[in-house]
Amino acid sequence: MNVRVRFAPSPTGYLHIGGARTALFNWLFARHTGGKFILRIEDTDLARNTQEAVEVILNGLRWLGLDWDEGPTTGNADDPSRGDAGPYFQSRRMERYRRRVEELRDKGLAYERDGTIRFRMTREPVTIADEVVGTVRRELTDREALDPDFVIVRSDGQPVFHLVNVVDDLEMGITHVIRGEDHLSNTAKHLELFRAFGAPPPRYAHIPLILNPDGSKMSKRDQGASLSGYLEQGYVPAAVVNYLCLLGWSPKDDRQLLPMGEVIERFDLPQILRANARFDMTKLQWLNFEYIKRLDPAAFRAHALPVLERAGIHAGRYPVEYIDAALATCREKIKVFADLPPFADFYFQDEFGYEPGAAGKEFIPVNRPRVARLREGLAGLEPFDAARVQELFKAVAGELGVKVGVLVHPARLACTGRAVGPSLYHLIEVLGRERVVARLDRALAQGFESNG
RNA sequence: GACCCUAUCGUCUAGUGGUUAGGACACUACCCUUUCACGGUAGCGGCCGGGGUUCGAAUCCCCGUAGGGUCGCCA
Repeated sequence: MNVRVRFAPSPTGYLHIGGARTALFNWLFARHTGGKFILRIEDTDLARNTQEAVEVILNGLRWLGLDWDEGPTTGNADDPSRGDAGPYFQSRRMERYRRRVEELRDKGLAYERDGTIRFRMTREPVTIADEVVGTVRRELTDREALDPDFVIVRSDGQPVFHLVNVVDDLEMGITHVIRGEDHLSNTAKHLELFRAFGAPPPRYAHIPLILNPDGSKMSKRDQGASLSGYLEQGYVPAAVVNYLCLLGWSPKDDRQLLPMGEVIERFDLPQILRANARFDMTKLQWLNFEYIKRLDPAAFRAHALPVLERAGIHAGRYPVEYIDAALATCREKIKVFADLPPFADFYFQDEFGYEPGAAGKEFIPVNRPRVARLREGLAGLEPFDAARVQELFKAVAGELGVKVGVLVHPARLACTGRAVGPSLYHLIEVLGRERVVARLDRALAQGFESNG
């Protein structure tokens, strides 16, 4: 069988993390089976549908690395698309829906009522053979028992989700529908629609939902719900994908970091878990950290620069060698790139204030001669590297009869304006003698000054 | 209200009749240490409850309970 799966989002202006995982599982199944992954835009509700909203979806999928074999190439429905089962925008398929509704009416399976067209739904329980959940016998609810028929064309002439979804899956030759479990109950309707068209239905696979940490439904406003948030905070897309793989699926061994190639090789529908999973931002951050550690300098820089720029730090103006040396000292300090600015800002700007609390604690009279002594030592240090800087600090500490930490704290504050940051010795090497001495001088002149 | 799905540490999970119930994140303690981190070592912590079936249930069945989903002229 030539597998054809699809991801069919509605362009609401954002891509939900759960939607992203649905897309991922579809993509994995397509790649695993050598089938096709199709992207279809369900834009039947014209009111909230813009080209920009579609772009958000496309960009999200591209960012995750989920390439589609058929579907739109841009957010504009009029631009050429890829694949010959199109159009891939439902707003461009209205004539097909109209013909299908005609077909149902001719067969006596649809009729008009209250200005709408309704499908004559079965009164019997429907059995759903689900690849993930197993066999489900779905009976009518009390309301459905009163009136089982459902609207397929609104009074304004627009076709409704259940109809268009089925028509498209049918006409696009979709073989497996992998979607959120919130559609499981709807599947009875879809199965009956396929029967009405005299077509064999696709296989269904309903995957569990992603819930908030407290177990409630994750909706638009919830923390971590929007994929664009991860993009903005500088997550490594591979880490996000890896995390999503771990929600509702398992490689069965105890590994957490999964090479995509292996996931594709091992992924299959029956092994998908049936229970909903709660979203754990902390574990995602840990995974992201693992991926950050493995980034080569150029990739690390590529992630860092936009985040710094957004924070008002124009690091791009500096030589690449300097940027990389600076970023190297921050590497194991951050879990997400959004954490980077306070660790790296002082590398790229000379005018900075001192953390108030730390200044009051470190820029005290007794520390003044100590900093002055360090300043003299650093001014003459040769070669000016981290190892020699460390030796100097230890020597001065011994000479003054204090612990190294006593020198480190005020020196760090003077050089960076902050109480925490990268390794002091390494940051001093990267900054270079000239700027370090200048910063110590400034602290001596201004920092201690303001503290009496 | 009805219908459907689900149920192993706080979280993500391994486990498909016999295991000291394993791993990861988080948490705690200690070590390392120039801050914050990283890293290392150790530890805490779980089979929702009740009935069955069985020589033996986390594993199979039933009933509860809890959580989630659906029942729309949204998708």
